[in-house]
Amino acid sequence: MYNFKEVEKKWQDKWDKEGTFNAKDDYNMPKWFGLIEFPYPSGQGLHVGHPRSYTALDIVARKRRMQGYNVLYPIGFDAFGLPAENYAIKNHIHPKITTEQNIAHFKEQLKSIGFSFDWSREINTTDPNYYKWTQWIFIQLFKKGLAYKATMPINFCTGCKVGLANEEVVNGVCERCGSPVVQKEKSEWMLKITEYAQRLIDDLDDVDFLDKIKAQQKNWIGRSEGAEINFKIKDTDDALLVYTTRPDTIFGATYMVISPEHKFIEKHKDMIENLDEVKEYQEKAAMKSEFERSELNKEKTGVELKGIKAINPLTNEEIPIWISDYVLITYGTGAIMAVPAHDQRDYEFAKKFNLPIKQVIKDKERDLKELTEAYTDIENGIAINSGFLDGLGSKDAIDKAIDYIEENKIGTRKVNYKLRDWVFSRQRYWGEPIPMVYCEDCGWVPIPEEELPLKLPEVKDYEPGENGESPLSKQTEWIKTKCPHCGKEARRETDTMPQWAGSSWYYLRYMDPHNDKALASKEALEYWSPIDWYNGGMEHTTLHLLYSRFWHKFLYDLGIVPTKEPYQKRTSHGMILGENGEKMSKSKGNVINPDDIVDEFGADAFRVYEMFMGPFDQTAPWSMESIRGCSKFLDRVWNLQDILVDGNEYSKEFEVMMHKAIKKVTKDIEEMKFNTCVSTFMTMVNEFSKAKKINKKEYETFLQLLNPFAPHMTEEIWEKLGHKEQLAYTPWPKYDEEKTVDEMIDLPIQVNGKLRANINIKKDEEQDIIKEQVHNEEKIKAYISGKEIVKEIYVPNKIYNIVIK
RNA sequence: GCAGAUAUGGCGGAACUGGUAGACGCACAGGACUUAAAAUCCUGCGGACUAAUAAUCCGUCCCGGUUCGAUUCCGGGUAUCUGCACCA
Repeated sequence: MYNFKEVEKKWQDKWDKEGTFNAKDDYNMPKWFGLIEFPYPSGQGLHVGHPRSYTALDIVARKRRMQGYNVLYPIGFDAFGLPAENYAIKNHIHPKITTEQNIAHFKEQLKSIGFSFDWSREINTTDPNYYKWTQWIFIQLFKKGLAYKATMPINFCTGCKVGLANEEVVNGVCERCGSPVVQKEKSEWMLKITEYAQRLIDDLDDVDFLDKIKAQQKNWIGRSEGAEINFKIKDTDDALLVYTTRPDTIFGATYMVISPEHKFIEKHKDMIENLDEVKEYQEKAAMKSEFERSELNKEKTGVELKGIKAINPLTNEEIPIWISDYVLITYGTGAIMAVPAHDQRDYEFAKKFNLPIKQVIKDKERDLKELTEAYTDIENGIAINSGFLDGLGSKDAIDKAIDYIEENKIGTRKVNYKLRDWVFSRQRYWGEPIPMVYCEDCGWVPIPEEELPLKLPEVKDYEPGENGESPLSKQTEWIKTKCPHCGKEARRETDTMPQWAGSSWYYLRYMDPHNDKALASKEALEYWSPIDWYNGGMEHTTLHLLYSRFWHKFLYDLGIVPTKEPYQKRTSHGMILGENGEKMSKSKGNVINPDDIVDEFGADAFRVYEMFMGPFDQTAPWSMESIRGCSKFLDRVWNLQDILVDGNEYSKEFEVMMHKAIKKVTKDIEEMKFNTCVSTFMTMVNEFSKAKKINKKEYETFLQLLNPFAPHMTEEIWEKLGHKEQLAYTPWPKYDEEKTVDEMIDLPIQVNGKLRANINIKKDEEQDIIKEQVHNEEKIKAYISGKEIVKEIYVPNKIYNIVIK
């Protein structure tokens, strides 16, 4: 009987003691760097979702070692973050302590599953020796003008009086207290990711990411092409600048709309006749909670700025200006020219406020008659009522309109992105201190690099201030410092970095984790870059993945890293749902604890099941019944020892099966089709059991193939077979293409495309001989006798089809 | 609304570039072993129709098309999931 508890412990201890899976410092070997997203060590411990991703790349890593690569498969902890801080506020335990405890627990759990991580390179983002370099990168960003202070609206909880991260706003209310969340202006550190927007799109062409990941990133960056156009304001020298992707519709612009936050209002308040009404609308918009905003979709609201008119530069008509919150201050110029006939939002607004709707595009074929909604078809549209644009298709009209606008100095061609700069400040304790000092005379000055790391001070009180200031703002002693530039009294920044900071470059640190001179040595960076394969969750596609690509590109520009992109290949895993098919959550009571599984079935069964449960990239519900099947399978693998016979070559009987299996497993692992690998293993075991024999060579090859999936049991059997060296570094089995095909084949025969019989033929048999055999087949005779044969189709070794009338 | 994905037995799923649909596993049923249970082993298992067989028909979300042949390709729809969402 197989005792998984004993065996698994034995090998885990051995691996730990001997550092079996540590990467080698031999830079002449071919390398392979596999990466999984390092976990946040939460108090709940490991989730069954973590091992899905970790096992998958563990399998690839183990296979690569057997294929002779110097493998780096590292692990660490992304340990700054809110839960630890919230826990500290409630229980007055320093986040450092809970973090340490949680990490200890995670390590124990991870080791119990037998991942082949290189534990000698473990990192932790809260370690000052680590965040020293996070701070250092920030300073470089500042020096290049990519980090700047700006006043930004943030989420502010009206109950807790605290600034919240987006993740803490759930349905427009505070996650903790349920109070409404409003926008509040705050001075924040920003990172200019927008500067890299185009490169973040373009360089996706050079990497091997799943298409859906590329699509989602492009979508998020949201490039659009159009023009910025100035609309003169009547009786002033001023103009209102708008952004549009449809300059061809400008003849149909019958009014303008600016966002409630637009500076235009303050500037021209003397001209506005209904200023009180306008102010009231502005205030309402500011007070509107996130919840109301997401609710509001339906009805448009707005107020006209009375007493002011703009002039459509193409029609020279006077048009009114409105304010409305359907125009966003954060996109384009915060102002639009409204073309109600050809933009659905403008159409709805115009209908509600009885503004003129002027059609300037017709359809190539259809008669649009009275518009009941905006006509926006760019493919079939043709300009009308548009002067010099008349008769042009929309695409040509756009180009011609922009040319005209540029020639007449009314505006310019312009590319816009939805991507916004990255709000980098958090009014929080448990994060990397931002290494900046404010001096009355010199402004913001970075602390000297030799003073890094700027350590997080010890505090007793983790509560934020009355107005949402960082807890660090109460550390008056710590704040007080000298300006590194002029030496005058100055104060430190009290905001900290977001959790995304430490994870934006962690993969680089793995290459050379103990270096105290640089974030990693030049040699290590040259050798290990780029990451060959990075697997992680889809939920990080537009956050972590994009942020780290941005930082990497910045470091590339500084000449620090050798590649434009950090990750050569990116894949993602599907989520594991609870047994009821719903997302696992404590409140639903459907959480599966990995410890329980390992305890009951063992790590190998756990690993095999996670790979067998379904296609790797798709969500799959957990099943306690199915895992038992995997556990049973492993027992049968163990029991094959009872029917072991001698044999240093594959037996005739199993030769083809062995070569086929090696081929399939070798290929399927690369394609992440782990589920079919496991079913291949199961089929093999069935065959050996049926034959009541397996020879040594067959067993050994089988164990080598299975080893990445079930490393403990396979090592144990390997040792029992008399091997002194570990299986983990034996060469990966090879197959012979010619031997992957059976000599005799069952050839299906169809009549009119329906299967009617099977005949047994020799592989690559002459067609004439097969034809004769087919026509002699009794079943087939019955179908074709007396019928006219129209056609006979033979696909060699695949199928034979007879078409009759 | 935009983007992406998915749809196959009671369940999870398999099927290479268009070539035997349902591999493998779970559940279920029957049998062997056992005083008994568990474990293990063997057999069956998409549906309809016959007596259980042979034969036949239907069957991969729906409708249509291409083809000797379609889960796979094309056109049109439906449903579910994920992300983003008044982005001008």
